[in-house]
Amino acid sequence: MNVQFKKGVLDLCVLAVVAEGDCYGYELVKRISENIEIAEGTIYPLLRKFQNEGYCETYLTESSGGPPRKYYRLTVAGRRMRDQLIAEWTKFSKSVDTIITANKGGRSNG
Amino acid sequence: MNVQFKKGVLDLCVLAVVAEGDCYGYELVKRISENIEIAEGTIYPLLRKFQNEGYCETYLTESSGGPPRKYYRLTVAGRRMRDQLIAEWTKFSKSVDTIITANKGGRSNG
DNA sequence: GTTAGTACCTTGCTTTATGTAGTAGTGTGT
DNA sequence: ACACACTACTACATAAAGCAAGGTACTAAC
Repeated sequence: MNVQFKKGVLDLCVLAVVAEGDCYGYELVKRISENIEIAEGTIYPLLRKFQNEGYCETYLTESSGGPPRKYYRLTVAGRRMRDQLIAEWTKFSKSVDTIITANKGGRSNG
Repeated sequence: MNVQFKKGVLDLCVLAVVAEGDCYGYELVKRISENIEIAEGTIYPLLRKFQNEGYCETYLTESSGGPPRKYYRLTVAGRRMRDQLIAEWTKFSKSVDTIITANKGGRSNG
């Protein structure tokens, strides 16, 4: 899969998933990778960034069969950012679709 | 507009536009920029790359009011690459849409 | 005690695309 | 002569994102 496509998109994927239910990093890797491959080395720095920017808060819970999980919960600012990124993405992907389809059927070729 | 989103996408935009009718560089900048901002410094190296990789050929035509235009025409390989990139893009953007919508409605949160 | 799965984290590499700014030349209009 | 729109091109700087690889640590299974 084209790595370039992912640039900037994983941010909004993470925010979108966490927005619908608190998640821990390891879980996010598994869940998102079902659709778009993502590595731990990508997720953890991202989550730290989000936390530094005030988009999410964390809390720990015990895990049966492993070290404690660090759950991430979106803040209000995080939700706002998620909405904004999704809007940008939607606009962008529509623009691309316009370009790759709107040229069908010929043009005056001035 | 999120610069990161563009990564890797402009390739397929250029190929898609040229596929539907021969274009020259300056024209591509104008046309694509109607939807997604793109600079000359991005287009020309891209076109050169495509030519080097055998995805397009060029021919010159005179212009009314300016230097001659260098038109780009896709080769068969170029068309194949365009089809492939569009398929990849379509798959990718669908995956993103799945992620940002499929998490609505809650989950067991195990 | 060794392997494997869960879970967290960091460093540094690679990529590689995109944009800025500048060069150069043509034709039109004033 | 000068400015401006059209057209092509390039060198360098910017940007930052994502990944590979390595490290720590707990639990369970053999």
